[in-house]
Amino acid sequence: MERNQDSHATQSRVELEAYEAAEHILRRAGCRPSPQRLLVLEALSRGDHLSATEVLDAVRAVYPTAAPSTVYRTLDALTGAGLIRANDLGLGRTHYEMAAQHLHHHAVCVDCQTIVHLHDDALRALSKALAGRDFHLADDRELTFPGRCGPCQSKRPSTLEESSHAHDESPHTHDH
Amino acid sequence: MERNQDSHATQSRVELEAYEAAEHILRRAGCRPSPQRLLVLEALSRGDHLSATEVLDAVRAVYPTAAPSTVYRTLDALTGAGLIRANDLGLGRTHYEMAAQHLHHHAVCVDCQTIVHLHDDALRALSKALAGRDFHLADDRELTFPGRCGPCQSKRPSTLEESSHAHDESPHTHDH
DNA sequence: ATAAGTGCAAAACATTTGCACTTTG
DNA sequence: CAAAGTGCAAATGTTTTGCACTTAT
Repeated sequence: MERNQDSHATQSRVELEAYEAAEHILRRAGCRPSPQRLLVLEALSRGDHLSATEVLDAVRAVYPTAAPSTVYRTLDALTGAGLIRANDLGLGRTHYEMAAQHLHHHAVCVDCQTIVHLHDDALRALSKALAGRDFHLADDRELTFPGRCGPCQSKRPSTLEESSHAHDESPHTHDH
Repeated sequence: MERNQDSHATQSRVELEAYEAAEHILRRAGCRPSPQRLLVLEALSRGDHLSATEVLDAVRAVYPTAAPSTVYRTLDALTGAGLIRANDLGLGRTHYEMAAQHLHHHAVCVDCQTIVHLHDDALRALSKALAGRDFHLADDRELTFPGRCGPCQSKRPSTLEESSHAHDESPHTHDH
């Protein structure tokens, strides 16, 4: 499996560099830079918080015989190596992203699954309160807060039960 | 959350009352009070944040032919009716508890799954910050914060990777 | 009777595992 | 070659669903 779908010199060079960087990164992490692993890394550096299935699809777009188990094992290895970060967004599957991406938290709308990113200091107080109780909030994990985005909050029928859940597979993302 | 563990007239009366209360509660919620549902309710009023499987086991202790689907459907119905609360503790399955139990949050140790309860106001600031971004933190959901409990934090080998995860099925609970 | 609720078996998921085969150092 | 990584298929665990049967109202 090669990189660099030719196109233009500049892009190739950039991609080549990225490729070599990824290779070094993998080696440093004690992993062999297999085509599959490179592709996993590439998929993750493109998208934000992808599920294992989404990563697999991305990998298969280039390397159709890739197996789920390989992707899961790779995802585990890379997480263990601290190269990527695993997030529980409360959506029933794990989402991954490059660890290089600055750590942020997520507010997830329980109605439409919209994700609001928070690079926030509002957790400072919470973190301190927890420390006072001898519990140490993970500083290497992203947190997820369930709630409702503006639109869904408005749509809410005062005191009615939750009726129509959206079952979005790839939730939208609002950055703030 | 005690129930009055001695087995005399008092208990029967209490249980009878509880039973009738549960029946009324179910009816009011638009559910027929079947034996299974009563048992689900009973299991939940005993234990705290039980998984569906744990509820099923409790129900089966009395009513051995109860089916998983019935428990799941009941759990859904009761959640919809606002009678119980569904929590995602980040442990791969949903945990349920009586909605009457005062809402609290959870700090879950990512190493040993110990759960620390938080009936805390430390979220106030966070909630406000989110509202400022047109996201409304759910006031009817319990939050889960990953981190490390005191002991596990101490045990932590400075900068080593995560090695031995505990795979506890029924995590211990520390109340604070 | 009619709608709600149930049991059972099968399906749907995300994820993990066993094992033989292939690649890489 | 030995170790690491892979594919495939089967297994796991949780939860959902289809469907025929039962039970309350």
